[in-house]
Amino acid sequence: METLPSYNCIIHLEKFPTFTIEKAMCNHGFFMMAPNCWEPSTKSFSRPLRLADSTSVMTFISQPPGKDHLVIKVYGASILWLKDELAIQSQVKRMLRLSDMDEQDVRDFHKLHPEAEAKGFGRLFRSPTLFEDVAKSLLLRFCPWKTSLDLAKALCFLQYKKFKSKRKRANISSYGDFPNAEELASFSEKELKGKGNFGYRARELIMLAKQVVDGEIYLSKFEKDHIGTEPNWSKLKINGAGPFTIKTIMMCAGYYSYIPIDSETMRHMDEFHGLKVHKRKRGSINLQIRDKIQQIYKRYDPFQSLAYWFELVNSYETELGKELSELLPSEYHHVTGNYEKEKKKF
DNA sequence: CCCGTTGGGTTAGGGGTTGC
DNA sequence: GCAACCCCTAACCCAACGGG
Repeated sequence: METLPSYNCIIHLEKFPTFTIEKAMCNHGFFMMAPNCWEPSTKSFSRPLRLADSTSVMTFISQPPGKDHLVIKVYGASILWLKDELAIQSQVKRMLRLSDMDEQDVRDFHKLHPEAEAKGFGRLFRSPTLFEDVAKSLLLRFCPWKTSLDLAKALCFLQYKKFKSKRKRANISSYGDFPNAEELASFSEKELKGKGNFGYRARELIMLAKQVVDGEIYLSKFEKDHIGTEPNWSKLKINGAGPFTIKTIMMCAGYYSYIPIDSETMRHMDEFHGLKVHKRKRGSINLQIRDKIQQIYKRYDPFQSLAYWFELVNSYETELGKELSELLPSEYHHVTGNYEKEKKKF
């Protein structure tokens, strides 16, 4: 890869004094999911990103020590059109929440949560597009964490096999980019199931992609913007996305008021807040429990889920005995609340 | 021949959403 | 309120095997 021509995009960070690359990258499960690739020893990140015409190109992102800018090395071209440079920059800014609005949110959150400020926590990592966030949120449900990781890999592999461009500067990673809506919509259930064990998720993912392509689901309506008018979340109807998934998507979009409640949440509430819940039956979470959990984080309003996520990350790091940014990819599947129990077997 | 280890096969349980 | 959706893995059981 080093022998390929490359072009450096710069993102200036003067306006974001709270930013450090490892804290902005390594705080959410999504940073471990393909095609994202974090290298702990060099504190750098690589993955394919899209040029203005949707071509995938490999990029390498790092923060030179002591400098207040990010360098994005774009492989396969020695010069980029302005529109391509802007496209790359905007994807990186979305992943790392580098906007004036995000900076304001981080500051407001830190006023309510000095402990999070001290630990540099506040920018929740997300994908270059909301579509990828939504698709990955669907991969989180009803399966072990390792399966979610494997399915994301499978999608990238399928994208590579089907869409590797003939152009020389195209994708050069060992697996491909995360499929965009058009690409995912072009797959059949059979194609997906041929590579990974998607089960009923195959239909849901393809349906989502098709609805996005034909405009039935208009995702950018749900991105938080500078105007700040809250979207009507009840209008976001995605097959397979129930309360947990919608709240995960809300966090990604920049709305932090509601906790995405899953079995991990229940474990955490028990261990961290002494909220005993008799083992939940399959299916829906009772409304009283939901209220109790929301109450616990009321004082962080409107950043409840950030406060919750901060606790989760802390508990993982305590259990693992290191920061998430120090994890090797081979250790990712261990990151679950049951790590202690797992570890004893070794 | 007996006992402990290994392996393969089976079973149970875990996980969020949907639709009845 | 509950079963079905689909897959993974841990736990268990039992048979075959090897060493004493």
